[in-house]
Formats: sequence, C-alpha cells, structure tokens
Amino acid sequence: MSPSDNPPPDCPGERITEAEHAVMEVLWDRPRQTAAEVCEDICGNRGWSLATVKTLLSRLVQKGALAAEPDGRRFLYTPKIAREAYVGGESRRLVERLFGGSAVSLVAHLAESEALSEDDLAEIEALLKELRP
Amino acid sequence: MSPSDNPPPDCPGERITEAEHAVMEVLWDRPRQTAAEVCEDICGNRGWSLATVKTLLSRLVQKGALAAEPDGRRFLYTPKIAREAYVGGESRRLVERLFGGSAVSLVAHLAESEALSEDDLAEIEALLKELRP
DNA sequence: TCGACATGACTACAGATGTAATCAGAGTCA
DNA sequence: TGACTCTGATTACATCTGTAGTCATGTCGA
Repeated sequence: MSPSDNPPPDCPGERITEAEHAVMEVLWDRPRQTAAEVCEDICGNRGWSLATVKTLLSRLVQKGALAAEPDGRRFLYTPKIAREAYVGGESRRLVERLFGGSAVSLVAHLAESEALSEDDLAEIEALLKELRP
Repeated sequence: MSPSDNPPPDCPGERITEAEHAVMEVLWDRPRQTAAEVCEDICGNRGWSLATVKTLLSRLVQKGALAAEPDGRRFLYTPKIAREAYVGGESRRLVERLFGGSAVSLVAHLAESEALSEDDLAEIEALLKELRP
C-alpha cells in the first residue's frame, strides 16, 4: 500500500461537533437533501439561519462526513459515515473517558442511578436472553 | 422563590471540558491537593506544564466545580461536585443526544456492536438479577 | 535584610466552534 | 438583454479551549 493514503473507511478524520451532529441527524434521517431542505428541518428548532446551515454543511464535507452530489447548480448532501459508526464511536469515547473502558461499568451506573426504570431493566434482561440463548 | 437564584446543587453551571475533566479526575482520586501535586500526577502523561494546570484549576474554581481552600500562601483544591453527578450528567447527555433519551437503546447498541463481550453480557445479567430479584 | 524561590493572578495567543453576512456566478423571467 | 434570484464559496467575528508566559507578592534561608 502506498504511504499516506488509507482514509479510515467509516469515520471522519476530524471530530464532528455538536452543531454539525444536528445536521448529520437530519441527513441520516433522509439523505440527499439540499441546504435549503436541511434548513427547513432544523433552522426553526435551533434558531439558525440558512447561512449557518450552509457553513456546517461545508465543514462536514471538508471533514469527509458528507458527500455533496451536484444537482444542477446546487448540491444534494448525503452522509458518508453511517450513523451506527458515529454513535458507536461516541459511545466508546464516553465509556473510555468516564468508565475506564468498561461498558459494564456504564450499564451498572445507569442501573444504579435510576436512569433505568424497572421496565427498562426488564427490557434489557429480555434483550440479553435473546443475545445469548 | 426569588428569581434568578437557584444554583443547581451538584452540577457546575458551565460545562467541564476534556482537559478540565482530566484535572477533576486527579482530584476525585485524591482531594485537597495543591497545584504542584496535581501537576505531578498528570503533567507527565499529558505533556503539560505547571502553568497549564494552574489555569485549568482557576477555570474550574470559577466554574464552581472546585473549592480552593487556603493553606498558607497556596491553595488546596477539592471537587465541589461529586464524580457520580458528573458521570451521570455526561451519560445522560450522551443518551439524550444519540439515543433519543432511551438508555435501553444505548445498552442494546453496546450489546450488538461487540462493545460487550460474552463475559460482559454475563456480568450484566448477574447485575440485573441482583437489582431486581 | 536581601535575594532566591514558590505561588496564584493576570495576560497571551493560536485553533476550534457557533453563527452569520457578503460575494460571485448561474439560471430565470420579463 | 438586463434585473432578479438561488446557491455555494469566502470572509467575519465573538467565544471557548488548550497551552503557556509573565507578574506581583509572600516566604524562607543566609
């Protein structure tokens, strides 16, 4: 393999920020949208202007998190990284930082801190039974 | 209740950053340390200078995350927020942002994405049995 | 008492981030 | 063809973060 060219398959080199993540969610929900369409989805909620959305889209394209497919004189934006991958990365980062890498500790913490209701616990138990018969 | 004065009991108003969090960990591990002592603990790992640690300590005091108890002409720093509270807050934030507030979804994700080994799953199952007999 | 040192306060500064205005070019419609 | 409009590109700018230097002052040993 020639040196210095193995772009990690499914994760952007640079970190996706909070605001950028909001944009990603919109596009994960429905890919191939224009800047204006994305704005319609979030500008209301977040109090953003179209200009802001455009900036975020550009930065995401630069970071390799979005693909911009030309469509006439505008672009249709589509995620290049899967939501799964992003969510997994963020979760792992949190577990690493706060629980010394032990996902079990995270679950224990959630269970003990009332973040999980009785029903939740039951649901998880069911899930586990399913995963390891 | 008079307006504009209910400082949340256990969380600093402002967000604790990554670098600041590293300092907090040192002090959660052993409270009442001086800047120099904290530096001894992390300056090596993170390649920081004492000045950097002092800045972070000041910012944390400002944010209400640390108490600075005078000791002669220096300070002993001690966390004012419990690690539990911080960890809980961060976990909740993640669950909110990535899993629509459903902690169960997080656990499901971890389980399905190999973040949890067979042993981990067994451990969690045991934990659950303990929590809901 | 005088200078070396320790220490927090203050200042600095580059890069990331949030938020947006402005510009320039491609169509569009009268 | 000329005004208008849509769109991405470029530029702007305040704030936050990471990282550290400098300053003022108090302390302690000689």
